[in-house]
Amino acid sequence: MNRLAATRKGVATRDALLDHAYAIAAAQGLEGLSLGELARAAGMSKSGVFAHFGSREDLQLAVLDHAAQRFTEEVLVPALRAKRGHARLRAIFVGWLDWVRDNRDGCPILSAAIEYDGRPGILRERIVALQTRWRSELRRAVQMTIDAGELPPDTDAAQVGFELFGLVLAYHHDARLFEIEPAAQQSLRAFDRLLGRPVS
Amino acid sequence: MNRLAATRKGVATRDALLDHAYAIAAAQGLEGLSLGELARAAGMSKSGVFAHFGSREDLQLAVLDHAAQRFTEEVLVPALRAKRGHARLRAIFVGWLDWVRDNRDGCPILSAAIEYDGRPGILRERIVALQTRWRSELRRAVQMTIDAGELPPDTDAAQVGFELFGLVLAYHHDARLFEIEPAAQQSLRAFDRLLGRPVS
DNA sequence: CCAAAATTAGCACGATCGTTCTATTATCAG
DNA sequence: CTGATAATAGAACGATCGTGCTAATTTTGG
Repeated sequence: MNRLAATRKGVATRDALLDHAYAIAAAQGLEGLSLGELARAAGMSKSGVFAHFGSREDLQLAVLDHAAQRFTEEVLVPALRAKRGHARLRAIFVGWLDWVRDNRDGCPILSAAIEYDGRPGILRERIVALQTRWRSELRRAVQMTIDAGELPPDTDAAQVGFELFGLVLAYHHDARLFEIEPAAQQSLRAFDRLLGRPVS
Repeated sequence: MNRLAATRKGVATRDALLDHAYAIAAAQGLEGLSLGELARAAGMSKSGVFAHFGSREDLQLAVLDHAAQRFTEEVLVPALRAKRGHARLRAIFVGWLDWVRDNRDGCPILSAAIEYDGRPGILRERIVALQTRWRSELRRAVQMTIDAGELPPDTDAAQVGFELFGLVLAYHHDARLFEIEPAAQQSLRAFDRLLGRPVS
């Protein structure tokens, strides 16, 4: 059972497979990701692909982790360069919107959350863990804004995190079903109304 | 091509099939709804089920319409008994939350919106139509609240509709992945902060 | 360069998919 | 009650699914 790639080429192939798998899962969901289609996309045999992950479920888990890592690198890390408080919180929010926009075929994490929220299993547990971590990150950023005196001291950080999450979900929904521009403006407007405009 | 049920028993069977299909689609999404599983659930043959709808896609469309009708009857219609303005808007919102809560295995409409937002076709078009209609209904209710003097006259009804939608999406997400009670309280709190408490 | 190990392909399996065709049975209008 | 029609079953189709097994090929450390 060689789950882990052990050779140079093995690692490279696995990475390439994950990229293809990410694209498929973005468009069709983790449930719509099949070994056959992935093999076709990567130009190799089904069993060759299979050997890299050990099972379909392990492939789905790998894609989920891959997506989470991308998200962290593309949204959270860049925002950490902004000053703690309102500036950073807004950078996180805007980066998050950009993430949704740039993943034109869909966001595998959001799709997975809907697909597995009612199906017990390892995948659901992983998703819950990811979302818990992210919400906690969000709360931290809000709390820093409170501590910086840029939000009233009695602000409920979890409540703000909940509402911010809702704004991004609505943005995702409207941008993909209706038009992206109005959705972006409504999201930002709601953010500014909720958090107050930056103190410049 | 007998798409329409023409006999008494035909209609009854079709209705029963739709109920089963609704339950399956709620749990697994429209994409996870197969003729085989539906036939098994209904206790009849696959071809017998097939004959009732003509194709899988037509079955999915029928389930979608079925869900939309249920939603209208269970959320919108009851709320129309409340007085125009803030009372009705809040009735809509609370009824909507209850809809999410009561559909314990999931909401087929929300799942479908995520599943098909990036896949062109009749299903996507139908979903866009449904969501457009519902958002318009929402805007109407907000506008009535403005007209009743229970919201500032310069309120942007579409903006409020967008944010309300986001609150329900966040509620759906958290209630199904985390715990339902905090999610319900956060939703209601956000509603009251956004719309103001009822005037009496 | 060699041998050990990792990678990949090929093939087969049982299962399920949506769909078509042909019977058979149930329902209904007259 | 009867003849027409609708409803349903049954079997078969080609495809695709995830997974196992075996064999060939590549890569790698020594």
